[in-house]
Amino acid sequence: MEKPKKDRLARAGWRLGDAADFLELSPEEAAFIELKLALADYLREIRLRNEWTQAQVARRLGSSQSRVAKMEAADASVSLDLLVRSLLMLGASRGEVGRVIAAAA
Amino acid sequence: MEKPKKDRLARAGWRLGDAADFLELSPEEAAFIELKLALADYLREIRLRNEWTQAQVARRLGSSQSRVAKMEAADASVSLDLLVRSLLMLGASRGEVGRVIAAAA
DNA sequence: GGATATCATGTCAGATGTGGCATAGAGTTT
DNA sequence: AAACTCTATGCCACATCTGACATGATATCC
Repeated sequence: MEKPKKDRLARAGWRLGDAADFLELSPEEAAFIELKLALADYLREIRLRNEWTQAQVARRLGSSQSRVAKMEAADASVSLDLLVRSLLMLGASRGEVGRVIAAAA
Repeated sequence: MEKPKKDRLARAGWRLGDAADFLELSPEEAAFIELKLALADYLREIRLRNEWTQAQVARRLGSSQSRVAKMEAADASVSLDLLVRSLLMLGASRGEVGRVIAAAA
């Protein structure tokens, strides 16, 4: 895994496996996390495209600004459920979500 | 929503919203649940294709037979996280998962 | 029709996720 | 440089998820 992505994950609170060494990630764990990163990026993209603040998005989702920040950061405390439900609530289609997930890294 | 799908959801423990009337599902909620149903079906498909029992799959995933059954039934107690992680662990690629999610209902 | 194998469903203690609050950082405006 | 706006991070009470166990349901074989 490249350095910038590693740093981003470390910042987001991922202490993978628990060996704390990203290189020991199984391919499945890596794919899962990258998939979440892609969705997090897409969430931010939608927000910026619509010129919304995190607080505005939070109100739409019935959540808080801090959680939206964590979603965009792909924080370890954010589930795939929350990410996907949020994207759908912000207007993304099921097809769009699928394509983001399928997209090659 | 068609009757058979309704029944399947009712069986799986979904008491949507809480009005207990599926017709009151928001489009986003509906899309989210159908997305989970599609992944659940795909999980079963992979299992049968490989001629595995639920118990064997459970061992591969480090889980239990009952949870695998609930996954395939898209039980309300099963998260999207668990479904996607399980699919990846059973050999599905990120692209495959994305395509299943994107697939039209 | 008992034994065996597989899948389904209920329950629950412990693990993980969530909204919300407080506050810090970073950029703008006046 | 104070006030303001937006985003990031730490924390926690409460909610939801999860593996495991027990048991029920159904099918097949002998």
